[in-house]
Amino acid sequence: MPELPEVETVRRTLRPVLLGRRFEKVEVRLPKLIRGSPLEIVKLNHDRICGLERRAKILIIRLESGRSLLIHLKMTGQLIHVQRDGKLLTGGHPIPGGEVGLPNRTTQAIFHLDDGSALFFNDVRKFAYLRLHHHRELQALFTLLGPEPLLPSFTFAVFRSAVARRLKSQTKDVLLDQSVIAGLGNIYADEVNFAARIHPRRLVRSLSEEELRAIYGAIKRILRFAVQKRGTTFRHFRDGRGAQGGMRAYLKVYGRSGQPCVRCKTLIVREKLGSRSAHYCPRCQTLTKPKWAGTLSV
DNA sequence: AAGAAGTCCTGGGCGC
DNA sequence: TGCGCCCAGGACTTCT
Repeated sequence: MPELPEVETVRRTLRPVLLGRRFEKVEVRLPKLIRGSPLEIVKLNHDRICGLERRAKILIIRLESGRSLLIHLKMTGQLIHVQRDGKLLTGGHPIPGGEVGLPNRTTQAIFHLDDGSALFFNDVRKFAYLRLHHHRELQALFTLLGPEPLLPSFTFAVFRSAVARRLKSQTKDVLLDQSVIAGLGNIYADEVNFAARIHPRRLVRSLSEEELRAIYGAIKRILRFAVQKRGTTFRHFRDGRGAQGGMRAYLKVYGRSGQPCVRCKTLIVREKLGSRSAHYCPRCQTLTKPKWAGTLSV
């Protein structure tokens, strides 16, 4: 489940090894992973990589020709760089969980680069995709996405007007809606609600100004911290060097059902909410609006 | 028109 | 040990 921190971690680990490299040959083992016109991907050959960017959970490999390769890892996608000698870029030190044995049966595409190294695209569940676009198309494409929560432009006013479109929805649904805020997934949405002490089923219109500010602050704080910890690995997530993330040990609710809340020792609950599971503390995440609070005025 | 539900996909965990 | 069932979830599509 690569969310914003995981995709950002992949970007940061791949950037130094991919910048300036040319694609020599692209092997596609699972044709359906190429969205749009599959034959287009051949055009990658001999194109030089001039940038690695990210928008929401989408990784963008910018090419000198004016095209961009968009990659969405969805749930189990991995993008791992392997050196010419077949070794991971470990800097001489073993990486925990870095033994990936590439290529393996989950390898759906291999990008051979001009220095003899290769970029392996793995995906167990086959939901991830690649798509080739022209740079100029991206802006229009990304207008469907909400604000980037780690940019300075993501102010409280921006957040407030974004959620105001969804007053009748449950808080967690809104946090997961990529057109409201771009980059949160199930793990960090649960963590944000816990930090802000908001029950995942609380309706947006019942949130007080203070509660909304608490959610806003938690989004920025938690995502920044998760990027610093190089993302969360439950099973599949690996960074661009094949290493696991270090954020799991810091999660307070996700994956902790049946364990005591770090604040009040009440057991963390896992509950079906729509088609997702929500993890929360039934005691310190309030389902009803505190008496002292007003409603969100917009 | 917003919101809910169905869809894709496979490994792993569970009960029996 | 083995079989079958169910679950995990991002984002798109389809339905109400």
